[in-house]
Amino acid sequence: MINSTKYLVVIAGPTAVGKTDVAIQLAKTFSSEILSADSRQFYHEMYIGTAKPDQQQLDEVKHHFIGHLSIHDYYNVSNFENETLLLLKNLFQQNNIVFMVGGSGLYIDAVCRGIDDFPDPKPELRSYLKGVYKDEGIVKLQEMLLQLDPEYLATVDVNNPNRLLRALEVCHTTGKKFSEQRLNNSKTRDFEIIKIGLNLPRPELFSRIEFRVDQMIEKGLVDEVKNLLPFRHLNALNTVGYKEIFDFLDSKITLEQAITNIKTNTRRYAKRQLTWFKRTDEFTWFEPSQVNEITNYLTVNCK
RNA sequence: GGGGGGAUACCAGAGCGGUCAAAUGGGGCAGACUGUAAAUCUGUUGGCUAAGCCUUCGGAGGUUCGAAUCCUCCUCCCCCCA
Repeated sequence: MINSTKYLVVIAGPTAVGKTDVAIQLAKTFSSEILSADSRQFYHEMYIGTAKPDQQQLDEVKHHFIGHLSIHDYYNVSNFENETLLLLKNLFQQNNIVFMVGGSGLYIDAVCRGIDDFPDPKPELRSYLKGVYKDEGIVKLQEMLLQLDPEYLATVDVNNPNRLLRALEVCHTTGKKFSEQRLNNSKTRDFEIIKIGLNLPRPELFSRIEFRVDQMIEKGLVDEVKNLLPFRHLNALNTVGYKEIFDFLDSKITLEQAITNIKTNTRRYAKRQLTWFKRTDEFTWFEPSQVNEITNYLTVNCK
């Protein structure tokens, strides 16, 4: 056992497809634990709107990275990569197979192939750059980047403020061009990675999404969001299910409209997730009902 | 009963004689994405045997070289006065 190969089994897929249930069943079958790769389930203040596993589910299988952060914390993919690798090191002492479940593609990739190291930018720099963007617009950011890193500007999506902001941030904090430091090399890991994709026919997925949104409302999403109102400016709350309720609480729209908007935005999110995961052919796809098939697949592939 | 306004692509809504397969927004579909990523951004959206052709702007006629745009009638919707 000590020297046998270790496997990280990634279970990814669009939101509401049924990842949680599948993961729990698999983790029980293989007597293992689950670590979440869901960038919103990290925050303990957000519960209903992020469709976290409930207490009963958490009792069935040990979960990691569920509610381990506060919405006030600074956190990013790199932190996640490091924490996950550390945790995996421990988990692999006991288990040959560990499950990573989630829908945040970038976070999953960071664990599977790594992400370049950059120093964290100073908070003042970040807010300064955001101010520039707010006051002078995207063109100003493009001009600034043209000075600091024309090579990157030539390849980025120049209309995407987040990309430009990040590049400027890195240029400033490191004093070097972002494009020169962005190696984008795959790191080697000392464990094998098996990627399982979960999906359903579009109409089925969409009706699951709608059902789940209705359930969230019944469980008290509005109250949850109401309590978070003072912190609405925080990044963690720039999230489907929360921002629409903020609009309702602002009386900009009716509750009914807010619910409709959440459903629409969740569908779009699911589509973006699928676009991300289907980008590579590394995933083996199953429907969430095929737990037995997945179990067999893993049994065959994890020697 | 009288007066007025309106019907435009999946939805909303511009256009009011040629440059209109028809602005814009929403939605849909597709895509990008190495840093708070459930975020952010992009393309596309009548049909086809696709640099061309065909069928669209409530319906039926008409005027005109040419109509979503003008005229007539019809159908339906909204508002105001009685």
